[in-house]
Amino acid sequence: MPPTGQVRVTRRRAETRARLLEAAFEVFAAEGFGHSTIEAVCDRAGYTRGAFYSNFKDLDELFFALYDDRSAVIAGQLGEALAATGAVAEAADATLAELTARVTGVLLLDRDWLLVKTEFLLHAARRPDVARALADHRAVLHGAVAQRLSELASRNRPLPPALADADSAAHAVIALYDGVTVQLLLDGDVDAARAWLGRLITALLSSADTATPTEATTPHPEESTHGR
Amino acid sequence: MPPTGQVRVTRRRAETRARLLEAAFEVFAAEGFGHSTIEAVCDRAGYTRGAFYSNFKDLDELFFALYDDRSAVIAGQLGEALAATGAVAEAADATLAELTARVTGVLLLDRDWLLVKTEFLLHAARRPDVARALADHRAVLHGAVAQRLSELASRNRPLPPALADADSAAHAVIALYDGVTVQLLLDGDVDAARAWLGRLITALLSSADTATPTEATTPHPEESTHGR
DNA sequence: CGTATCGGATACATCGATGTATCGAAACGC
DNA sequence: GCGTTTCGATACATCGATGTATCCGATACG
Repeated sequence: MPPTGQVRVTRRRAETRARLLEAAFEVFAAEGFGHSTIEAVCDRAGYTRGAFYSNFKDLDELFFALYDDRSAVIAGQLGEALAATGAVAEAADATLAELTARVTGVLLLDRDWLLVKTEFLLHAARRPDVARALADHRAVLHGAVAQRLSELASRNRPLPPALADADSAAHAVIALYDGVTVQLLLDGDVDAARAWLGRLITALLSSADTATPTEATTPHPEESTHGR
Repeated sequence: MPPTGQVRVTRRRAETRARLLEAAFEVFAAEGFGHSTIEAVCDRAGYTRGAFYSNFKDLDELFFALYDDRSAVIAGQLGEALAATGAVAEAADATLAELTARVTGVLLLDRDWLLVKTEFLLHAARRPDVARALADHRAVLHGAVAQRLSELASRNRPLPPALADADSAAHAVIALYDGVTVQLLLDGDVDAARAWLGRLITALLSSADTATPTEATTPHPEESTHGR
């Protein structure tokens, strides 16, 4: 590791760094970060450990760099997907379905990424500074989703009373996503996860809106002994 | 490790095994399984590695035993909590709120357990046989929740049309729980997690009774214990 | 009580991973 | 092209963790 002054980042260096990151992703996904070794990463990338130490301080640093890298890509894709959804102006349900389809298409594509991401979550759970960084990243996604939901709501599909503000709704959607992720990690069935997530989001966001005009504004639902 | 014939399990042996499990829990929670060593566990338990190898083959075996042990305890507590909920016969909403309160009270108590459990999930995600074992365990919890929900539904609070059957509803509740867990791991705010989970469950289960006509029924996401 | 068995401690051999220091070669500036 | 800088390979020293073999004290049982 050269003293981190301004290093002229040569083409070659960038290339090996990228290949190391890619290799690390594969190794971490396969073995788990905890059981991965520097040498395994280098082997897979086709380098020796010399290349590694020239680019990173230790495995932790590489892990963080990897997460940073990939999550930025994912966030970008998600942003695109959401933007594309906005272009489609249709009926309310179609838009919502389209939204979830886009989101799940981007976010549930890669089980390996889920593995790495979850391990990074655990990593963050034990280090407050990393946790903050991760929370910040999630806040960006949250913001994107919230904005899209708020647009949807103001246009044609009001949010359910229990999740009236876009922030809560976005938070809920993210929770659902995280929850479905867990099941996906267990059974590996990506298609089922997508379908299930879509169903859950639809169910949650199409909660009682039209009916119950009078007491629909009460924050906690203490009505409807008559509902059915 | 003595050849696993029928070993007379003496009092002493059971004691050290228990203390090793307890120590392992603490170490795994603090350091993460991947970065834990046999010696660290033994140190914390007040033994040397000799005691360890007399009781377990390797760290993996201890990890599994630990999960088995603790998850059985949790499952028992959850069962009790659910049963206790059943005893309370009140208004529909009160019951639902009570239900979620009980569940969150049991399941969200211990952040350390969440850390270990999540790491075990990752462990399982990479080994099909462990994944099946974990899925089976989850199926038990699922069943308990589903039964309770079905009782609630038939008594006074119908399930929303999008999650009409108790299995789907239970599945959804579990997904919500898992999702909230992720956030809890990040921010460590147990109280907020409890409140948020309660709000989400309420929102989801008190969804529109007035049927949204179009595509309310979507294909089933392969109910629990889907193998692979 | 005495004895045989069991459980955990101790000591040792080994292995794998890490980090550093050094060297040759490729890439860059001119 | 040519010297200079930079990058990655090689070799080495070290450390920590593992697993096993052995031994001693404790515990159960007659």
